Amino acid sequence: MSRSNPRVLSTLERAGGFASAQEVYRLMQRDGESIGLTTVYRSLQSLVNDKIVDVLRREDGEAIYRLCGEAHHHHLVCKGCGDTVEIEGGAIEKWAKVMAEEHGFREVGHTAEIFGLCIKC
Amino acid sequence: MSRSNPRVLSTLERAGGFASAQEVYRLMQRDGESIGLTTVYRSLQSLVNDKIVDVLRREDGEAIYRLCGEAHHHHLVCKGCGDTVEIEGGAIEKWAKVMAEEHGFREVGHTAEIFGLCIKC
DNA sequence: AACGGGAATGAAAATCATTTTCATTTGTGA
DNA sequence: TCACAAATGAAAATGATTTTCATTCCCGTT
Repeated sequence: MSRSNPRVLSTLERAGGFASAQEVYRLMQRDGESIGLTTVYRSLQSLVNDKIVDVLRREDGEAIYRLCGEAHHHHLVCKGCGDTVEIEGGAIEKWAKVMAEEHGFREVGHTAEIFGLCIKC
Repeated sequence: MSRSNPRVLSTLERAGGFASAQEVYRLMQRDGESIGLTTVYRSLQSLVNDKIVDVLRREDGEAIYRLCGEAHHHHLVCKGCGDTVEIEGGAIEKWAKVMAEEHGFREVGHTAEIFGLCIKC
């Protein structure tokens, strides 16, 4: 098994600690870095194995990779223009924790998004 | 837009109210029902539009369809066995409302899922 | 009963993310 | 320098899902 290419990790960091494999690849291309898509996938998997990043899923099923320990936040997305606001989710963290404990779940993560129409739309 | 084929819904029910499109298709084949994969996908999508089933994602990204009650609720899903518990989310409702108001959003909805490993896994 | 049009169907092709294969390149220790 | 393991990436394979498009089915109207 291969080790992670360090440029992949630093690109993921630059992306705000949150991106899909395809996006990391495109970002690196845009910056003129020479790397293959395969290597991006392999590096991200390796980072997941090493618990340096973790994986979530977009609604369309695409895997998104996120730096662990990164302050995790949630999104408020406008259905009209797509504008996104990062919001704080302390209430959610607590809720997830309580619910998980209540049902004996371990190693829990969660997703939470709010969507609606922003002022402009 | 097409309406759902009723046999798809009853198959999903028989499957324990929880299955992927491919699984529903295989189940119907096994029972000697003549149906195309395309129709299974279309029917499931239509059921989702009608809020009769909702969609989650397996860890590998495959979409799983699941019958849901009318009451708005959230899910606690086991990453290991797929077991799902419906949980109450009063805290989330309030959080979503507050956050939306704070940023001037209208007509807000939200999604929230918790995932982890259940006691058995 | 025959007709016509819209909805439903499904086979096959297209898409897209992800994985696998495999030949080549690179790095490192002997 | 030599040899060998690890890393790389292009191309092919995979698998779920969507799209295309021609055909079939349904239903109300002549």
